[in-house]
Amino acid sequence: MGDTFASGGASGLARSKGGSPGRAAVGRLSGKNRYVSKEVQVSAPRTRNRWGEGERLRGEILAAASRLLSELDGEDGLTIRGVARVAGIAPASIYQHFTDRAALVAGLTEHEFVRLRVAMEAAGDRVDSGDVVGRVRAMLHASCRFAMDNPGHYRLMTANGPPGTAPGVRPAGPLVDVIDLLVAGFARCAAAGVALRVSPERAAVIAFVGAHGRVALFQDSAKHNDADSVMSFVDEFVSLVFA
Amino acid sequence: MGDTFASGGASGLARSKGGSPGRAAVGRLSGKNRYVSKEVQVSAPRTRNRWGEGERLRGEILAAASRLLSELDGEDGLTIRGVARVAGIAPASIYQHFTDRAALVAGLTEHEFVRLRVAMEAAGDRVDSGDVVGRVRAMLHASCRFAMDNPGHYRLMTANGPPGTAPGVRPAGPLVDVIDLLVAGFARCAAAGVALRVSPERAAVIAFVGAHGRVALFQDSAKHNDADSVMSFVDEFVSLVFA
DNA sequence: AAAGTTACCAAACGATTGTTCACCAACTTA
DNA sequence: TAAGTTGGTGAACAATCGTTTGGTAACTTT
Repeated sequence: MGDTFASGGASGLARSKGGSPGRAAVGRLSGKNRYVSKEVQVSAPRTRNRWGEGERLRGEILAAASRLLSELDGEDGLTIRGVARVAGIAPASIYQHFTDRAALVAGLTEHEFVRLRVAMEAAGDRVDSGDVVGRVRAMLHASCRFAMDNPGHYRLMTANGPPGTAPGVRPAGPLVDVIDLLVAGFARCAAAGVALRVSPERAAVIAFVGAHGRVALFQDSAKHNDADSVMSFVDEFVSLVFA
Repeated sequence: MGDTFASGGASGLARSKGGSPGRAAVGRLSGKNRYVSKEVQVSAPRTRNRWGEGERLRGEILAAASRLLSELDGEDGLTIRGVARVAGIAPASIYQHFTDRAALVAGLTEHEFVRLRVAMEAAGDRVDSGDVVGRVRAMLHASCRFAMDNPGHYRLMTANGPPGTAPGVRPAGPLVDVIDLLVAGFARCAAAGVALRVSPERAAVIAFVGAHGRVALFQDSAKHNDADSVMSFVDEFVSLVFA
């Protein structure tokens, strides 16, 4: 048999068409090459996208990759074949939308970065706009929550630093965009008369770097990593930058 | 031919015994499976260790693994076969000293953690013992330098958090040992009358987490990551915890 | 000199992976 | 109805990997 589980009936093969979603074993090489396999839910047997809607598969692939990254811990489990298995398509189909495995993870990374930004902005907006400190704290909390809820994604996003930033110019990239959110937040604090011990830019970097360090360093430490303790750590951190 | 390049003449194979160190291609799957191979210097054709000195190979294997981790960027390049190639031995020989690939990376991780601790302690001791703040700063700088000089090792050490710390008990593990070094340093500051805004324990965690975050987050960003800017960032960080 | 131990290796096994190429089915257009 | 385009497969290729098994050469003890 080939690589696909959900076929849809190519080349005259008799198949149990229709029926409930199946399960596919997604394996990870570990230990003595006896395969430790984790089962990952597979979408119901695919029905072809309609004419002109071929681009939808791109989204489905990204979603599948995202799920795979959630369910497996390491980003080395993020393989073309694994993604195809979860998406219920043939590995070859991925190449219509991503030239490479690298392109796939790049696409996924970008996708997740906008998720993070959106989450942070939304969290900030949920706070009364008069509470300038609360807003920046909420954004930081949101980023921590994102990291803790999606450790795999977060590792993928932060493991490979910003793409080769040029020598003298101001660095760009998704990470910087995220930090800029915080810079704006701290700037609002300063504008509102809240005294800072450092510039808003420094404060933003310090706060984000601290939050990242805390989350990344103790990521899979059982206790000592409950959400509350992380959040209060971050708050302590934030309080340090204020005079 | 098998897997080995430096043999030493088993099973009657005529081999150019002696001669200069060779090179082995260490490949990494990347892109379109056309193999991008990086050359890694290989130790000269091995001569068997003498009787009773079989344990020496363990050290050589760790050294080879360490070098491999330096030269390749990802820790997924740390394969049994790759290590064997660099060490100039047969892959099977590794199993005399490490039961598993997992055992290998565990051994390497531990090995590198003691290197880090030693480096931090040495850096601290190089500072006049009256300069309590300078000592803790020096230790932090040493840890940053270690991380920047050996990004691969550092990632390996920090990527997999401390081994499942029990629910209520004080967490242990190599990372905690490292932090304890800083706790002692900050405690000395407090004892010497330097005012802290937080407890020595908090200060240590804050400082280390901050340093880790800064280094890990911008690890391969070309500029903005020169040693000086990292060190001054860390100093700024440290100054925040002092009153 | 014979037996035993140590240090190490070659070759194979069974699994994985990324990627390509030829192909088919369904739908739309001419 | 015939041709063309889109959406997607299947099967293979070439490489990798971890691990096991059965050795063998060199050295040491008896």
